[in-house]
Amino acid sequence: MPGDLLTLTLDDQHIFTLDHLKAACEGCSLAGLCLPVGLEREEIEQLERIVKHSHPLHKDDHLFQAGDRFRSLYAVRSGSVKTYLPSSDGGEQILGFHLPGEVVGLDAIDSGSHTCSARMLETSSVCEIPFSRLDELAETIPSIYRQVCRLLSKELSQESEMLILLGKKTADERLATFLSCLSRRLEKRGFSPTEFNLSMSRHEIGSYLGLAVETVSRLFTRFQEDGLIEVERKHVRLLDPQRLYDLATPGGHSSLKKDSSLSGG
Amino acid sequence: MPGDLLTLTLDDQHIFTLDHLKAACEGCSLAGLCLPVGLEREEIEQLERIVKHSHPLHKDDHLFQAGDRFRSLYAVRSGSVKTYLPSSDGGEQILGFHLPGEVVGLDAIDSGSHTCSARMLETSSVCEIPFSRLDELAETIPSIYRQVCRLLSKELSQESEMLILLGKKTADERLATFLSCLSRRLEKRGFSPTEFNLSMSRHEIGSYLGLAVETVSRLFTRFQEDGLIEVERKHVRLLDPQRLYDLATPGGHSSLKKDSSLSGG
DNA sequence: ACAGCGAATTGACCCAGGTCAAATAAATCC
DNA sequence: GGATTTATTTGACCTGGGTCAATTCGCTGT
Repeated sequence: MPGDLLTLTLDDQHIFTLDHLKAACEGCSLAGLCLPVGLEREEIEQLERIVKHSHPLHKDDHLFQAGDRFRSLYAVRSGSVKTYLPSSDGGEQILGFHLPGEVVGLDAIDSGSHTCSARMLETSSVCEIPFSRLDELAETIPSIYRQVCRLLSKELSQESEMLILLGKKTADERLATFLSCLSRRLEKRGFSPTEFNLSMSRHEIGSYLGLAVETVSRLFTRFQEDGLIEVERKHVRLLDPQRLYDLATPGGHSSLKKDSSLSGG
Repeated sequence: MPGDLLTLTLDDQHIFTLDHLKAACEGCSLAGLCLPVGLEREEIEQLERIVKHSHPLHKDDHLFQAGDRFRSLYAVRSGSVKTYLPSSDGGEQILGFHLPGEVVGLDAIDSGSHTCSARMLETSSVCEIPFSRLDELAETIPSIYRQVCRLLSKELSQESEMLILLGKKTADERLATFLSCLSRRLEKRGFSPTEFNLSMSRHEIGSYLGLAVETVSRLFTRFQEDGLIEVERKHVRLLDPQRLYDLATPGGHSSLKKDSSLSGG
């Protein structure tokens, strides 16, 4: 099996195989993270009737581009996707990296056309959810829109964390935050939280974190020297997740009790 | 009339008076920016039946605090509101400034509790929209949730702009962006786009833009020296909105030529 | 009016991280 | 395989803007 197609390393097993690609929402291991959250069994069946399961897309394939008319939401099923804003000089500002179970395209609901571009970071499979169909479905299942709101709301709170990162954090804190968050997100999806492959380039990490490529590279080296991580090319192993987390949250978030299932890993 | 209560300068007239504070959504001049967008006349009437019009709140009054249980959305009717994330050291990261017609609290829909705090920047009036009532209303008016999605989606795209600002832009570009955007937003609400009062402190502007207070202060001074703006304390007049806009969008959108020398005056 | 205090401005200094440049290391193409 | 291109690393240097400190401005309350 071409294990390198899946850049994300699995815990001793491969969850996603071609057999599973056709699986319906109901049996999807990601349902708990995706649109079906909170829907009844029968409602999920209705939902999956409108979802298109496209064949795998390849690295650099576009899901949509900024300015495209808004037709569908897309749920990442396997692999990973980046969203970015292209700039006139050919550069791009990375907005986010999206893992299995996450829905992209939500930003286009308001204006009716995509405000950012989305493309594959690696060979991935994606479920397409035609929005007009979803809108129709919402007539009979009001929970649909409620769930879309949830997804949007969650994304909004996450963006706030990014504003803190970009507004206040130092370079070290930014990379530590990035690795720590990625670890947590991978764990939620059944991947190893301490060992994984980065599907994005150093340049893309830099753009996402508001840092120069060189800084990102230097930090990886320094983190390794400090015994925080072990890194070789795309492969990363977190040697001291707790210290990484502490480094990511200077001062810590006061009295805010967040569900920190992070340390229990 | 205590004109100084309304920090935002009006075009030769005062739109918001006490009489209007009780006015219903339908007659509200902000309906076009607020939740009622896209609703039928009768639907708006139903909506306004659940909206609570509280008496004016004062500077520094809290609308909600991070961690509070999510009960309501709030629509700014007059004045202005800041949202921010408090940090353990007593400091705060400003997330946004909210003008009349804008809805705050949307970030709490997912988790059920507020992820940020919101307080008045000046004496303001705010419409409270109990979310459970809104949820009930959505059973009969599906468009409600559709509109909430729109608001969320719009906010999400706007956040993307902030990511660019914080990730890529220089200090000058940030302040120029801030002033330019504020101008556009005020204009949409019927205020003068070239002359207004800032209801937030330099410190808050700095936090929002990821800059130190001192830098913000120096930039105001320099912008004034360069003939871009006229500023005295909280009062600002944009002398060259176009140049300010150009400065805000470096590289601009493709075919925009820009060689307006800032220093050549 | 005046004292007291926080907000804003201004100056002096410094450093985190950007930029430039060069050396490797991988990936891609004949 | 070997050549070309592209990504990453590493070093040397420099600057934008942060930090610290001192003033001044403009509120507030008495």
